[in-house]
Amino acid sequence: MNDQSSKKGETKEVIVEAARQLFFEQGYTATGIAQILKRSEVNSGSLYYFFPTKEDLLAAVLERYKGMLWPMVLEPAYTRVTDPIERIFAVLHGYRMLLLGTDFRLGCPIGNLALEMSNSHPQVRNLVVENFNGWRAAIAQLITEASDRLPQDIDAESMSFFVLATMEGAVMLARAHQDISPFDSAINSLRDQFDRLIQDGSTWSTPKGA
Amino acid sequence: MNDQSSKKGETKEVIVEAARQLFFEQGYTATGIAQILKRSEVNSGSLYYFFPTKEDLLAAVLERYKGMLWPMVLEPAYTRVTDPIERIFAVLHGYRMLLLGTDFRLGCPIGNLALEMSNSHPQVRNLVVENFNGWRAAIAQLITEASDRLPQDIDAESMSFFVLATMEGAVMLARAHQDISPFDSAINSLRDQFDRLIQDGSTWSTPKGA
DNA sequence: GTCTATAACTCGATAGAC
DNA sequence: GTCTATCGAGTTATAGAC
Repeated sequence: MNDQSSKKGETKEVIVEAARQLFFEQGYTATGIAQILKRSEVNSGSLYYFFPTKEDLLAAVLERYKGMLWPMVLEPAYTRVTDPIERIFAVLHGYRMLLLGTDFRLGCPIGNLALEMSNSHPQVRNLVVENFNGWRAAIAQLITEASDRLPQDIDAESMSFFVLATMEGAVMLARAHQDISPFDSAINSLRDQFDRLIQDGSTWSTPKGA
Repeated sequence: MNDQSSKKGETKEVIVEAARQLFFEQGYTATGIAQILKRSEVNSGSLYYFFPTKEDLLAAVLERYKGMLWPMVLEPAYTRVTDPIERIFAVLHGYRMLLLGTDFRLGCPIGNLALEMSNSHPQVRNLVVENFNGWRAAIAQLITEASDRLPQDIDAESMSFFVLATMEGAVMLARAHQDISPFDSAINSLRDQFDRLIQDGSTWSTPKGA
């Protein structure tokens, strides 16, 4: 129970949070250590005590994102609605709100890093994949929960890739256009897809005309 | 018809092409002017004679991409197949080949820049949108050509956003995973969507059982 | 664990001769 | 239009006292 040194033991977390915000807003390469020091109000010596390299700091940020999936992405959506299909679109609605609430400056932090870092940094790429997998696992679970309404040959894993891909692309287009309508077009088409799957799936489980 | 100075008048193009490649491989921020000079075998003075700032060079790269849409993306796909729906998926197949052929290092250059630059650089963002619009216009045209097989309420413009979003997300996921299966999952789901639309659309134009 | 000072280097961009 | 030399600021990271 030693108290380490001066304040609380929160310095490390303060650094990670400042870095997370700046990487989100500007990207990894475009963010300098000096900026992170300024926003976290920490000195260079402390930062490098915890994170020997900038890439180690990015790894910590991506670990933090894994812990944010439930409280920041899933839980708010699951609270609003209970139907599994509706929960999928409630999750997507969260990104819509983020785009609108930040004037299209913030979209999906993992998607940003995925495209920026996929080539060069293997460890980072791995953490990006872990974040994607966590997100997809939740979507796949919801699809499985709704499987009695869907055609039998629907694969939840494959479908979760489709939902994630469409979301990431939709966020990208809305940010580029600085307009929500590309996002809405893509997500409405995805909704249409689910509607048609449910129609087809229901022909053998709960026929509409029977 | 004056010959300007030394070699041919190709210096400017050589610079743009070197910059295009490096921005594609590494991103804009991560690419230094020195690297561009090295790959193009041009000296600093020449580069800054044509492009006063790095951002001006990026703008020229994005203009070049507009000119590459037909010869590099559309024409190869249109040559292989003639059916409009098949042409859409032939275009998408081109990205699949690029991913596999570069071991997932290269995906969509416009998508990369869209996420990296959308916040900070307005002129660049505009050129990104123009590139997206050119791509979507081609897809929307193909959807219109196939409209006799699709439900009447299908909007080609909206659908083109959906196709582009899914493609961009699919490329992102394949690059992050360094595996083509996320791409295939997403594109196969998109194909499934078109199949279902054609089934529904054909019930009023060319009924299967009639 | 935190502080200040700074090393070692790269960045985008410029100057001025040719 | 192209050349070389370089500026000034910014970069990641380190050293050593406390």
